[in-house]
Order: sequence, then C-alpha cells, then structure tokens
Amino acid sequence: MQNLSPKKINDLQFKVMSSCVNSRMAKFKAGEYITSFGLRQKTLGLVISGKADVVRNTIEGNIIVTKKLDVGSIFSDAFSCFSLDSVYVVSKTDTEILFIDYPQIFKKCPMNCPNHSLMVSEILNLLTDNFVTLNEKISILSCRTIRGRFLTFCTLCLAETNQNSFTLPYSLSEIADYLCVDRSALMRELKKMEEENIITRQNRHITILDYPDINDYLI
Amino acid sequence: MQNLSPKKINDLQFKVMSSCVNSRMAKFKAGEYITSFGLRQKTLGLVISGKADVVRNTIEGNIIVTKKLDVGSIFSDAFSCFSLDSVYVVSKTDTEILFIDYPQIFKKCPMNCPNHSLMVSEILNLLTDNFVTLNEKISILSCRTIRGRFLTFCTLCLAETNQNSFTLPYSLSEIADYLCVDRSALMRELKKMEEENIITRQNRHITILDYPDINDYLI
DNA sequence: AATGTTTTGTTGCAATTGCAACAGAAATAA
DNA sequence: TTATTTCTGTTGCAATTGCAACAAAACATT
Repeated sequence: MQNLSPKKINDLQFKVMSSCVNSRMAKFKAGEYITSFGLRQKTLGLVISGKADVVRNTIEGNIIVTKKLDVGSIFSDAFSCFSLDSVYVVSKTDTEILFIDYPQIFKKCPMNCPNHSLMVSEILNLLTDNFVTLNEKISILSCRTIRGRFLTFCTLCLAETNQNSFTLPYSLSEIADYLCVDRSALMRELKKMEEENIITRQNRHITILDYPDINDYLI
Repeated sequence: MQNLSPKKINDLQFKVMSSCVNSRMAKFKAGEYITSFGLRQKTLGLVISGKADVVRNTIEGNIIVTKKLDVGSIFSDAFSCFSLDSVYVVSKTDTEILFIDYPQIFKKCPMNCPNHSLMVSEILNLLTDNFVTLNEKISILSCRTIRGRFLTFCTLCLAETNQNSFTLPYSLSEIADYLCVDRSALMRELKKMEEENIITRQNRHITILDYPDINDYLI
C-alpha cells in the first residue's frame, strides 16, 4: 500500500537506465496485458506511471486480484508467476513499465558505475516492500469472515494515518475483489457493522469506532 | 514446499559462517518461540535442522499457520513480521537456526572473501523461493471454497511428482490449518469429492481422478 | 501393558456467505 | 445534453462452512 513519490521513481529510473544493467521502458494502454516479452531472462517490472493489477485465475474459475500496482510498485515473473501459470498483469490505466533484467542486478558491476550500489540497495527495498505486500494479503485472506478481512484491511490503512478514520483507496467493488469476497456480502456486512457501532461510513470514508483489541493489530 | 538437501545446507552454512557477514547459530527446543534477539539489526533466519511454523494471530482471534518451515527454509522479521506485529515463529521439533545479519549481505565485501558472491546468489535463490511460497499460499487462500483450496494445494504437490497421485506431506489437521478451513469441514468435503469421483484417498495418499482443466494449473 | 496424546471420522445445527437479480446513483464518454 | 458504463445498495434463497461435541483409531510415552 506504500507508494513512492514520482521524484523518487524518476531518480531510481535514471539510476537504473544509466547503470550497467539491462533494462527497457515499455508503454501499455489501459486494459492491455503487461508482459516482458522483450527480455529473455527473468525480469522485474517497475511501474513508472499508471496503475495495474496482478490477477490470477483460481481453480474455481474466479479471477482475483493478488496485488494492486501503483507508481513504484514492482512485480516479476520470478516472484509472482513461478509456480502457477495462471498469474498475469493487466493495466488499469495507461502505464509505463521499466523492465529490469533481474539476475544481473546483484552481480558485481563490471563497469564500476557509480549508480550500481545505490540502485541495488533501492531495489532491495522495493523487494522487501513486495514481501510486505504479500504478507498483508495473507493476513487478510487468513481471516475466515468478511468482517475479519475488512477490519484487517482497515488496520493496514490506519497504520499510515494516525487517526481512527481513513478513506478507502479504491471502490467498494475493487475492495471486495481484493478481499476475495462477494461484493453484495461485503455491503451487507458493512451495514451490520454500522448497526453494531463498530464502524461508521460516509461513502468511502470509514471510521473505526470500536473493535476488541484492534489496537493490538496496529503497528 | 521445496526442501534443500542437508548437504546443500551444510555447504551454505559453511559459506555463510566463513564469510564476512555477521551470523550466529542458535538452538531451540520443540514448542519454543524462535526469536533473533541476539542480533539487533534485521535478520534472516535459515533453518539448519528441524521444523517450525510461521504463525499469526488473526483479528478474529484464530491462530493460523502462514508457512511451514523445513530444513533450508528461511524467514525474516523484515519479510514476514513487518506490517503486523502478530506474526511469530514456533518450533515444532528441536531446531537449529542460523541467523544472518541481512542488510549487510548485499553490500560489497570488505574482505573480498571467496565465498561472498556464492553466498549472495544462494541466499537470493532462497529469497525467491520464499516469494514462491508466499504466492502459493495466496493461490490457496484466494479460493473461496474448501474444494478449491484443497485442489490448489494438490496441484502444488503434484507439480513435484509427475503422476496424478501423491502423499499429503502433513496430517489432515495440519493441512486444514494451512488451508485456513475447519478440519471437520475439510473431512466432509473430502468425502464429498470421493463420492463425486474427483479423488480417491487411502489415509494420506491422494489420487486425483478428474477435475475440469486441472492440468491448466500444473506447470 | 497401560496411559496419554494426537489424529481421524462423523453429525446436527446455526450462521455466514455466495449467487442472482434488480434498481437507483454517480461518474464518464459521446 | 444524452447515453453509457461503473458503482452502490438491497433482498431472497440455497449452499457452504464453522462450531461443538463425541468416539474410535493410531501413535507415542512411560
């Protein structure tokens, strides 16, 4: 859920492109499938602008969103699509992707270029962010009830503010998808939680009134 | 689900301990909480021997198993326990853990020790394995039904054999935990799938008879 | 051999949830 | 503006699932 500023991204982009690793920019229109067909080896995609979803087909026939990509997000064949062939990336808006030849990155720089080690450490940070995102998703999906999933999602959003209220970053439909629950069932559960004075809601603005030990789940 | 041979692990362990990074061995008894209290910085734990579970408390009050650790598995504060403070590691048997000071690894080796780059590339492989494991878990949890989750789990197991049958690596109780479903509900669903001639089962040995397009989900 | 513990198997019941279908509101495009 | 698409909201119904509780089997320990 953490985004990088455009400035930081441009900076990183510059470092990558002016360093010794193999990389390539590519543009995709909204709705297009994003692939790294240009580079043969395992590549890592860095979102320079736009939005995209990492989606997968479940064995049940549903299409679910694993991860929502924003400026600064990374994704990779090697990291996401390895064990199951039913994972792919779809652009939601026009996007620019910087593909980076991944195995090369961590090797010793043959040219001793000044940006190499800086780039490496920043990409490592992106990788750990990626781990965090996956773990957030697992935290959500590990809950058996819609209520648990939604409130877990809320704690993740709240961790970035320091209040007890926040604005949902996506539409309720998209959030239902992300939580892997039926949208109408989510609506029903939201109403229920309002009735039980656990939350209040005006459109996408949510306030957490009370939930047992919810503070234990905030950082 | 991929394990490394003891030989490979001993080899990696040797490389780590004889190289320039900060590391330390620790032993834990069955049932103990595994922590890296010795090292201040972000550390990465490598299982040298024994078994352990990465578990987390959900907001609903359930305890669920995120990942099952075996010889060669890695885990890390930085990668697992970042955003939620309710994640911890418990040993199932007596275990030996090699803690490695993580941010140091990818820096230039000040001693130019011969093992450094080999160690780095092997640890990177472990990291990608870790990504794969997390993604497997997400694939499972993204299914809304017990049937979908179980069959997804089966495809992951089958990917290692080249047959249509395999033996469940854990007890049914543990598998129910891993799939985040109720054990009795899993038993019920297994019986149902047998009745529908989707699978057969003798104890922990499962044979997949037929499921629409299940081959699409195998590598 | 006796004991305790974990695993497996079963069932009734209540609660949650997905699904389908519809309709109005809001946003976007033409 | 009008038209079109997406988003929000609601409901009935059926199916799945979790929960609780129990008992037998398998396994481990003393």
